[in-house]
Amino acid sequence: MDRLCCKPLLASPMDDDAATALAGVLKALADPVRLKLVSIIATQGEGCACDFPDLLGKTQPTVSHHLSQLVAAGILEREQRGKWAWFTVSQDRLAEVCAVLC
Amino acid sequence: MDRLCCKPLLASPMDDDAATALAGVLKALADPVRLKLVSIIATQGEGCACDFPDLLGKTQPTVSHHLSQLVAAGILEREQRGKWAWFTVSQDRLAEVCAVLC
DNA sequence: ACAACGTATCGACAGTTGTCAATATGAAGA
DNA sequence: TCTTCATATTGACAACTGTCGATACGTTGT
Repeated sequence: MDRLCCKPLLASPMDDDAATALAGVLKALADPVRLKLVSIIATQGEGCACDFPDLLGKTQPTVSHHLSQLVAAGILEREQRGKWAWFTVSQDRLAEVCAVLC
Repeated sequence: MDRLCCKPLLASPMDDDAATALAGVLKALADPVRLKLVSIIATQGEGCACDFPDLLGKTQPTVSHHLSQLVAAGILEREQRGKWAWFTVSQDRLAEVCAVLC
């Protein structure tokens, strides 16, 4: 997972690559279901995929799809424990986003 | 423009309304063209709509559409000066996003 | 009033996204 | 090995999005 460009938005015009990279991470965050996932996992410290369909009122495939997007964007990290998949939030990734935005 | 919920993502699970509101602002930011717009305007302190089509390589209607989305999300503020439209970045709005994310 | 010009809106279209039912994959236990 | 169960993938569909050409709106100056 590539690190985001570190120049703040407010300091210099972004080039295409930096803008596309940041937009990708923001797009992964820009969905209510995914934001709720991140906040649930962050609050608990970690979270099991098995709990999310009930917590979110979404089907298992839908939740799986959202989890994949968050992992691909570097916002969540996945760990397999037996048959269960557990997730943690990459606070570094969120901090990177904040560093660029502010 | 409503203020975003102030509870950090990482402290407690977001409810539907807070997640939808934050997702709306993030969606407005989650596009390379709009990120470039914000960074150009922020860097210069302000920006005239007349310059953006050339700077971005997009048509005037496309730029106008993106500017509207950013204004609707509270990220840009618009001021009419004669026939020209000038925009500034609401750093407060960006700070609100950071406050929720980190 | 009229012409010129910057900006917004409309209509259309291709591409993307969120969602689910159905099915496949993979890991643990009998 | 076979069964069970958690998760991922596939296929499909409606809704949304980014883009542009054409056109309408609004302001300035003649």
